[in-house]
Amino acid sequence: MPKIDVGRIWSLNFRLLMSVIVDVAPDITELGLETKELFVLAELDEHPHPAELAGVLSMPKPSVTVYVKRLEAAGFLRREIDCADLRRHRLILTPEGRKTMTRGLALLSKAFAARLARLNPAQQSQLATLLEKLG
Amino acid sequence: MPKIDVGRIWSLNFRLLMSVIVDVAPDITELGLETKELFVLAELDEHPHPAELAGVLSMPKPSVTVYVKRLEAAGFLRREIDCADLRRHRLILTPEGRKTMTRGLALLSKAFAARLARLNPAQQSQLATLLEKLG
DNA sequence: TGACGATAGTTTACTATTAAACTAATAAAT
DNA sequence: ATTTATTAGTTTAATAGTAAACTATCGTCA
Repeated sequence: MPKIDVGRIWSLNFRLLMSVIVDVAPDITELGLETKELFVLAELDEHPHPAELAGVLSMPKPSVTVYVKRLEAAGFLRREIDCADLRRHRLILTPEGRKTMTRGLALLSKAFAARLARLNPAQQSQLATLLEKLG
Repeated sequence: MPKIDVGRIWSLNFRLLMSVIVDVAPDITELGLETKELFVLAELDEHPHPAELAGVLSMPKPSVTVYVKRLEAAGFLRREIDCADLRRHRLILTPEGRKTMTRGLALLSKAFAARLARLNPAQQSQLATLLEKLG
């Protein structure tokens, strides 16, 4: 078993993700949102509250406030006050928002899939499992 | 074999890297540089010219200008004019810069390795193999 | 109940980032 | 040789991101 260079793997992985983001950004912008706003939309079903979103996306709460405000103005999501806790806002994708999110993720997936294609389906499945455990 | 959701792999991976960066940022700051400046230092040996750095790090040239200026002021790198092409600046790590870069990367590796500890050794090795193929 | 600490989300005020325009040097074409 | 196009790096001007402080609500313990 060869010794693993954690830092090198990290760096390769980081550069990979960043270059995919930069490649795809102009196409995402054409959908009417920014890359980070797409990330917010993509987590909305699983994490419908701003504070949770800030947590899973590793971004500060004020940034979420800004993105949510823009996404709401653009008609991609709406908010409801949680009756059980009046502090909380439940965020809900509009049909238009869901359509746009799906398109955006498709763009991202397409660009990423080009790299992922270096793995066979079994390896891709393996990678998914491992990353789930790390999350 | 279930169909692989590329977007999901993407998102898991992205969130993993971002959370590691956020975890480590305060410790890196204590070394006297910012996270993105560390990334610049880390690529300096392999990519000693600002334009190349902007390319591999997927960041705009003016950002590199800013980071390099700060790193130079902090004594972590120096620049030489390339005699063959007077437009180009060759960037060189100072001994202090190299020491700091090594420490910074160690912090990053340690934080990443901590996440990696959720996997058993066989799984870690598997992940390393998969990510290396993607790089 | 009411006082205290914690939590959700926002606002404000400041810093970081970057697109666009610029200078300087090189390369290629005429 | 001189024009033209290209490239390296910087500056400027504007936008994006965020820490700190704020409001409102909730939970709990006396």
